[in-house]
Amino acid sequence: MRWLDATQMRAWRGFLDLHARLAAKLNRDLQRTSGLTLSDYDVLVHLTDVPEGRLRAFELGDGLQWDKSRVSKQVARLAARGLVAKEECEADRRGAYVVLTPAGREAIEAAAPAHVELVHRLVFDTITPEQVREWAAISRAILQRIEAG
Amino acid sequence: MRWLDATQMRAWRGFLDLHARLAAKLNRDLQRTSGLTLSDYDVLVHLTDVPEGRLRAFELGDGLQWDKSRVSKQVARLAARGLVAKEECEADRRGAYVVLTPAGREAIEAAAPAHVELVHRLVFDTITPEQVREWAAISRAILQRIEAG
DNA sequence: GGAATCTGGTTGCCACGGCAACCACATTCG
DNA sequence: CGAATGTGGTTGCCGTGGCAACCAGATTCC
Repeated sequence: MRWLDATQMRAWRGFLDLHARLAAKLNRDLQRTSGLTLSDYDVLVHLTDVPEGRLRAFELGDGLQWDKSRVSKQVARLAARGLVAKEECEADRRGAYVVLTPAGREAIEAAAPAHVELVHRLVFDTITPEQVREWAAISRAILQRIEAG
Repeated sequence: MRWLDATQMRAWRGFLDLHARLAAKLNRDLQRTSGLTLSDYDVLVHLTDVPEGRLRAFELGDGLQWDKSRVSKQVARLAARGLVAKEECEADRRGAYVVLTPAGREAIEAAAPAHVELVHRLVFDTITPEQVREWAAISRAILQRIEAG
C-alpha cells in the first residue's frame, strides 16, 4: 500500500491548513468590515461579472459549483437583505433570474477593495511571481484530473 | 488600489476551487466507504499519532486549529459512537482526556488506506515531485505570514 | 487567605451546507 | 396528443461550525 512520504505529507497538510487559516481569516475580516460572508461575496462577484448583473439561478450554481439547494437558500438570504432580487423568467416559467440590486452593488464595491488588499498582503506579497504561476499550474493540473474522474 | 492580475486571479481561484472540489470528493468518498467524515478522520489521526492515543482536549484543539467548542462537540459525537472515550484528568480537575478506543483505532485503520490512495490518485499522481516541493514551500510561506499577523 | 483573573471545557443559539423529496414546468417520444 | 422523462428551483431534515455566555477549577497578586 502507498503511504505519503514526508514531502507529500508536508504539501498535503500545508494545503489543508493553509485553506483553513485563510478562509477563517478572510471570512472574519470580511464579516467584520462589511457584513458579508465569503459566500455572499462570491455570489455578488459572480453577478457583477456579468452584464446587467443578472443570471439564471442555475448559471450561478454552475459558476460557483454549488448544489442547487445551496444556491436557492443563499439567494433567498441575500434577497431578504435586499442585496439581490429574484425575477421570474418568461422564456422558462420554472426559471428564476437573480439580479444584483443597487444596494448589492454598493455592498460589493464597498467590500471588495479591503478584501482584495488582504489577499494581497497575506498571499501575493509573500510568494514570488514565479511561485504564483507554479501554484496556478498545480491547482489547474489537479482540477483537470478531478474533472476527468 | 491593487487588484489581482490575471495570473494571480488564476492562482487564487484555482486554490479555492481545488480545495472545494477535493474536500467535497474526499468527504463523500470517506463517508461512503467508512462512515467517517473528514473531521472524524482528522481527530482520529491526531490521536493515533500520539503514544497511548490519548490527548487533552485542548491539545487536540491546538493541533487541529479548532475552536474549543468544535472540539467539544466533535469529541462528544465520536464518544457517542464509541470511537473515542473521555476520561477525567486528575492533575487538573477541569480537564478532559480524549482517548482512542479499540473501535476507533479499528475504524481509522480501516478507513486510512483507501483515503490515502485516493489522495495519491487525485493529487500526487498528477504533479511532479518538484511541484510537490514547490507546493509545500508556497503553503508554508503563506502560513508563516499568517502566523506573523 | 481571598478577591480578581485566567483557563479548560460545555452549552445554546444561529447560520450554513448536503441530501433527498418534492413541485412545476418543459421536452421527448411513441 | 399524451405519457414518460428531464430540468429548474424550493423545502425539510439533519449534521455541523462559529460565537458568546457560562461554569468550574486553577492561578495570581495583594
